[in-house]
Parts: sequence; C-alpha cells; structure tokens
Amino acid sequence: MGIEQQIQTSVAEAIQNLYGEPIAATSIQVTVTRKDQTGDYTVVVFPLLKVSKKNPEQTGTDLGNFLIEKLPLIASFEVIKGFLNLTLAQSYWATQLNLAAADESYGFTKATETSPMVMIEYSSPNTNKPLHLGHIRNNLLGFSLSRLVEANGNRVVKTNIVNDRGIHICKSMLAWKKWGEGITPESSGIKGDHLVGDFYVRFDKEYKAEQKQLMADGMSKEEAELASPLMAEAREMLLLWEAGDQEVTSIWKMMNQWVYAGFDITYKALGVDFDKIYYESETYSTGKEQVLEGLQKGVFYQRDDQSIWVDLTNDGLDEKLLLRSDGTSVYMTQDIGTAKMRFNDFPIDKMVYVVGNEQNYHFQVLSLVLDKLGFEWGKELVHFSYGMVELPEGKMKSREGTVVDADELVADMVNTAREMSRELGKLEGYSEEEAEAVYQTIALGALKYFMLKVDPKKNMTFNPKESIDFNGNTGPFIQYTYARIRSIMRKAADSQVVIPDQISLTAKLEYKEVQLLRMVEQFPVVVKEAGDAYSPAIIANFIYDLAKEYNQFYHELPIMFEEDADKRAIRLLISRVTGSIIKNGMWILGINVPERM
RNA sequence: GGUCUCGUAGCUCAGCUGGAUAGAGCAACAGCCUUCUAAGCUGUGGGUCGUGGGUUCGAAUCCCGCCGGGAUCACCA
Repeated sequence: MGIEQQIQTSVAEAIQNLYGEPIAATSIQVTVTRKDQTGDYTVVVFPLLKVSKKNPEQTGTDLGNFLIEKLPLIASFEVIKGFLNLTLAQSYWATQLNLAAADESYGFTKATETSPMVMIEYSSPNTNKPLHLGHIRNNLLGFSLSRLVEANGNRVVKTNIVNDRGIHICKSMLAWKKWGEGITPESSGIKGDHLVGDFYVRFDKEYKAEQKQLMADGMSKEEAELASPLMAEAREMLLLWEAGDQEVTSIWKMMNQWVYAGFDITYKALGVDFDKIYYESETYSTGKEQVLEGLQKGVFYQRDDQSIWVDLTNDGLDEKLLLRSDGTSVYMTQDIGTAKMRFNDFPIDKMVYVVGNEQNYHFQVLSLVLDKLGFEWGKELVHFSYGMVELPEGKMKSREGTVVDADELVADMVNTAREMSRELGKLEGYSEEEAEAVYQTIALGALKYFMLKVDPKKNMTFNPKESIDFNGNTGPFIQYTYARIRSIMRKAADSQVVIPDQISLTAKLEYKEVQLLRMVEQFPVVVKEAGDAYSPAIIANFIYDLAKEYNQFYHELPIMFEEDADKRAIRLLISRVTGSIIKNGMWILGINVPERM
C-alpha cells in the first residue's frame, strides 16, 4: 500500500473514531505538500468539516493527533488554515532510498508471455516525399509511446503502414520517366527519398506550367485542370499499375526501394524502429473483401451507382463512402483491410494509431465501422491524436518551400551540438569518433525532448532558426545532469570509495535530500499515470523537475568525501538512484544519455 | 453553418480527477569558476490564467454563453 493510501485509510479511521461517521477512504484528499510549507503530505480538511462540525483548525488538530498515534511514520504535523501538513519520519525516507537503490529498473513493470499485447502504429509515410518536421513529431511520439506502454508491463508491437500506392506515386514515376529516366540515387548522389521527392516536385512544376499555358490559350481554371495531358497520363499510369502492368510495376518497385532505403537512414538517425511494416498495396484488397462482406451482412448499403456506404447517422455522424462506384478503394477501405491483416498476424488486445488530429473524424468513423464489421476491438481502438507543428511564420507549406526537412534538421542539430561543445572545450581527450557519437546523442536529445515535452494534443510552434536550446528545460540539460552524476560515480570509484547498497534507517537527511526522495518516490506513479493517459510529455516534464532539483542539490551540499562517511553514503546513493531514474525516464522518451558531455 | 479542439508572463511551454501566495525556461539585468563538469547555480523585474456568467467553503482547473486561433465535415490520402 502506498503512503497516500495509508494516510487516507488512517484519516477515514480517525473520522470514524472521533466523529462517529463512516467515510470512504478514497474520498480523503491527500496531496504533496507545497514546497514553501513544512511537511511532506497534506490532508485537505475542508471537505471534512460537514462531518466534524468543528472549525478547520480544530478538525485538523484532532486528525493530526490521531494520526501521529496511529501511524508511526508520521513524525509531526502542523495545521495551517484548512490544511493538515504531515511531516514523515526520517526513517521513512531512508527506507524509500533503500528500496529505490535496490531496484535497477525503478518504476517499471516487466511484461510476461501473458501480458496484454498492444500494437502501436506510427510514422505511416507516403512514398513520394521525404520525411519532414511533422513526421518527426509523429515518429518520436509513436516510439516514445511504445516505450511507455512497454514500461507499464505490456507486450508492444510497433508497426508502420506505408502508403505506397495512389496517384501521388504515379506523379513521381511519370516525372522520372519523362525527365529523368536513367537517374538513380547512386548516379546522382542524392538520397533515394529526396530524389523521388524531387521528381514529385518536378511534376508539380511542369503541371503548373502546363496549366498556365492552357489558361493563356483561353481555358478557365477548371477546364485546364480537366484537359491537362500530364494529369491524364498520371491517371493512366495508376490504372496500368492497378492492372499489374509489368513496366509500371517494375518502375514502381524500383523507386519504392529507393525511398525505403532513404527512410531507413532517417529512421536510424531518429533512433526509431518497427517490428512489422505493412504496405497499403498489400492490404487494400483485403479491405475490399471486408467491405463486401459487410454489404452481405447488411451493415453497409449500396447506392444505384454501385458505390458502397455506411450510414452512421444513428451515431451522430453522417454517411461515409467505403468503396467507389468503380470498385476501387478509398482511405477507409485500406484501413479496414490493414486492421484485419494485423489481427490475423498478432493476438492484439489493443490497437493504438498515432496519427495527426486532422484525422480525428476518420478514426471516429473507423472505430464504428470496425465495430459494425464485428471486430471486438473496434470500439476500443485508440487514436493517439496529436497537434500540428507550426513555424513562427505559420503553417508549413510545401508550395512556399517552408517545409522543414527531417534529414536537414537533424544534420543542423548535430552541427550546432558539435560547435557548442568545441567552443566550451568539452570532451577533451575523446577520440574523433567518440566525440561524434556524443554530438549525435546531444543533438537528438535536444530535438526529441523539444518535441516530446509539449502536450501531444496541442499544436506547437517550432523555430528552426533559433534551432533548439541547449539550456533550460531541454534534453541536453537533463543529459548534462546525468553526465555529472556519472562523473561523481567515477570519481568515487577512483578514490576507492565504496557506494553502499543501503543506508542505516537512523540516517539524518537534509532538506534537499528529502526533496529529491519525494520525487524519487513519485516516479513510478508518474510513469503509471502517463501510461494511462499515454503522454510522454508528463514523463518529460517530471524528469526535468528531477534534474533541476538534483542540480540545486549538487550545488548546495558541501563537499564531504573525506569528512563524514554517512553523509557521503547518503549523497552517493541518492545520486545513483537519481541517475537511474533519469536514465529510465529518458529511455521511455527514447533519448540516450551520455556518460560524459 | 455542424462537430471537435486550443487560448496561462514579451516568447516557448508546465500546472487542469477543484485546494494554500499560478510555475519553469528563453529574452533583460545583477552576482558566482583555487571546492565532485559554468551546457551549471543564485537573485531581480515581468500575470485582469481570452471574456462574461454559474456551481462551490474554495475555480486557471468543472458547467453554460460570447470572442479569437486551428482542424474537420471529399468517389484525396
């Protein structure tokens, strides 16, 4: 039983004894005491006045006196207005420290063979463009979420659905055939995904020029769009692809391979990975089968033009297309097929989709449609919806060239980290290779933490010019704290100091030490809560608070390696535990911590 | 227009299952490197928590209205 529950139970007991009224223990409000007040835990007595029929001070004092008798771990109490502040015994904190020190994976639950299986879909790129800033938020959230769910004792399958079919890919293919046949990533020296993206842009440019010409010849905008020979060619190519045309298929395969090779590099740089990748080209036909099955079962209906729809008006939504009149599939069809295949492949208990909030409606519909098709998990699917990444000038627009490329951004970050590190004279004595690895870790730490510390559901602003800070509430600050802790451990070992596994229960702890232990105590709860709410941001902000607290602790405590063995033992143990929590917390976020920086 | 969502310091963000005097960082200013890493620490200034009501002993937090930003309502994905 946690300390808060113990207090709740005892307060409930106190009320029963003192005022003769039964009260639910869970209704007692126990919070962590404010920093500026003395005490560790606070019982809010206001709601209890109805029962006590006394004023707040008297009620608080009554309860305090009872608790101090009942719970030996409470050392003293103080009543201020309607708040009963309890100070815990030193031995309680010493026990906490010993417990924490004994647990390597502090706060984590290990999954077993029978643990629930959660599949998390994230990334989900199109194959016609390289990854950009928006994808970075998706990838980092998805990866971190996987770690968080895993830390809460679930088996996790990370999955990626690649959108490798459709008109947009045909545009790139057509542009390549027309203006770049023979060019490869090898021959051009351009990363595969960027090369294909360049052809996509090229198509758009040529298409625009064509439109301009047609309009100059007297067509209206609408007429020009319909008459476009380029677009007609792209559509024809799509039909050829659907028909399995050999030439088109082989170009498609080749260009997709280029893209995948490029994506792999980006994914590796970001430190994310997947257990299973699905391709829409392989799932859409399953989707069609499912829709037709639904039509037979009578949960969907067909219109006169042969298109298939689902009626969701009873669920407060509208009617939604599932299959076009020509029998080809839409987005929804593909997601149905993909879901079906996934559940055939894995014994999934829960499905989580990490997809931007512009698709909130889509997932509402998907959930209902899957439910109608008889998938038990349909209703329970989770759309982990996150907000857009905006630039200081506003939204990213590919037309205006304001899209921030993922590869460029990472490279910029590494350069900044390298420059700053050299300027500050860090990492002297490291080999070039070792130093580069650290720059990489710091740069990614900065980028990842920046993206993850913000509440996922909110839109966020990202300023690439100012790049990302290395000071303040940032990844590097936390990494730095960890590096210092590791340094302390090395120094201790060098001077033959043995770090104890435990401290005595009578050990005297200073104010700062208790502050830190209070945070240590909270970590498992924070992980659990963030796990329920699926929010890496909660972990991120907690780890920052811990690191900040530790840095102050580091500066305020006198150096006592030689003077006082007990103090030294406590300090080293706290450092070790704090380091362990920082490492675990950063692990959840998907951020590495360097031994030195 | 319907639905959803956001609005907290000059800027970027915490805090939101109701609790005490609303917190960090950046930016500005003033200190601290013979003491375990100054990517650090300490201090100063900076707020009608968009706005108006309601519920409550108590509201940044819950409910309603309004204002402002965003998303979505495609035989696009």
